Amino acid sequence: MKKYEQIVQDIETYINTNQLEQGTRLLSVESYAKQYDVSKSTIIKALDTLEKRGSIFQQRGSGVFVRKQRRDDYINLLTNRGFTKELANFNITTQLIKLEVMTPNEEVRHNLKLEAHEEVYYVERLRNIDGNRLCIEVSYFPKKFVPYLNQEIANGSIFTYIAEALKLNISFADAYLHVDILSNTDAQKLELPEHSPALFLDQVVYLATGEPFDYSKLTYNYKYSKFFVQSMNH
Amino acid sequence: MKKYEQIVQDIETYINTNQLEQGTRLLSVESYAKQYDVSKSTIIKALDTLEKRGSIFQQRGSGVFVRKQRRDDYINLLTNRGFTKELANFNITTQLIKLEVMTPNEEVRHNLKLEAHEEVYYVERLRNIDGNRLCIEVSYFPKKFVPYLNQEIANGSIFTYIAEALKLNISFADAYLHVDILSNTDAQKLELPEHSPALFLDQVVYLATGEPFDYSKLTYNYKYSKFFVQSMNH
DNA sequence: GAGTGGTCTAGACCACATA
DNA sequence: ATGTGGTCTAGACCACTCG
Repeated sequence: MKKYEQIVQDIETYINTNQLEQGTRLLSVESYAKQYDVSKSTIIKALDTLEKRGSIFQQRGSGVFVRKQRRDDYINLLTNRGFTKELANFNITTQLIKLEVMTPNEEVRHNLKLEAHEEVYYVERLRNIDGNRLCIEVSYFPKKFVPYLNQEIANGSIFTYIAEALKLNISFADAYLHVDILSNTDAQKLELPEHSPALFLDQVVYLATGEPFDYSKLTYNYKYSKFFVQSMNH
Repeated sequence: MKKYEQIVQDIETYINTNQLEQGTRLLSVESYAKQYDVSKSTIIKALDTLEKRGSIFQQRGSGVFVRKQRRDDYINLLTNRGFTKELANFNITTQLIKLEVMTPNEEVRHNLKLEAHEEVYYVERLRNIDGNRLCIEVSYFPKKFVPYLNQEIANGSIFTYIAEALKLNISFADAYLHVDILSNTDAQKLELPEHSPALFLDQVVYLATGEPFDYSKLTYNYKYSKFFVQSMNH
């Protein structure tokens, strides 16, 4: 493990175990450098990482301070990559509805940058949160990246499988959101009245090479579709 | 202007004016260092900044590549700080509905960390996009940070006023989203049928000191509430 | 193996906040 | 005036990709 990663982890643990309030001042850059016997730049790298994650904020001339997200039943849009990790503190269950190899339509091809003949795995799943319908998830994985997928894998975390078994390097994602009325079939699947609203999230996930390897369309039950995003001004 | 900021700007301009495709390879770190006659670290700092903004991605051992957002009628949730800058390419107009000094309720006090007696400016505005109702915006600014506000300012960009005239240092923001059905009065304001869905965005914006200075509640017309978020895995 | 990005150093100097 | 974070350097060495 890299030095700065260890420091990031230590500080994060320190904040959590001591349940520090937003605005609590941490040690100075120099103090941390001495404490860990590393150069100032390494501390700065660690602090920048924590700032990117929304764990702290830094104020020039003044110090390093704790930043806290306060509504914790909200899904973090920035770290949301599947549910297995993100909503670990909730009871999320998965129901596999369909798993097959198919030739995708134009929309999917465009988002995954596929040629007309290329095949994909189609996965349709239902996510439940504490026994209630959370969302419908429809995913497409090009066969050229994910040559094999079975029911057992699809019942668990496909992302973990892709990262660990296939050793693919997941790098970045684009997420698009909009709101609309549910179709009747989707309302039924989510156990909601007809014409209920829903949040639609389209997501394209890319490998380190820049190639898209997952296009997913999620339809959220509006009752549980609570998201948050933390941003910095610089 | 700092060296790395200049480089960020140059590269961003280069990508835009040449309309480079996603995946286009840029120069190597070393080449840029030579070209600008700066150290490698300065280039890395510039590239990290671009990566944070979602303009590029870097692959160790391979190079630096262009990253592009492809659906451009979507509002970037990460840079969204008011509309004046964000949706510059659309025709956004503002209608001031109400502007007054008041003592806020518990919800607002909590989000702005105010004592019971502290007063705020209450601003209610309607945003239109190309002549159509985009959203209702209700904002609260503590008087201790924003001692004066008038109709003229509220008709323009309050954020620009706060940053430039009051010289307050806007630093970071937390945004919370959820979906629900519009109230009848809100549906009327947005010129939508009763029981239309809507996206609700609550936003707390903080100064560099970590003090919250704005709590805003936005109610989006679902027809125009399209958002996107770009994220990195590290 | 050559070339690429990433980590890390030790230190100079700058910009800013606070008292 | 002091202490804080931020910029920048020159260079060593590491980790990864790809031909």
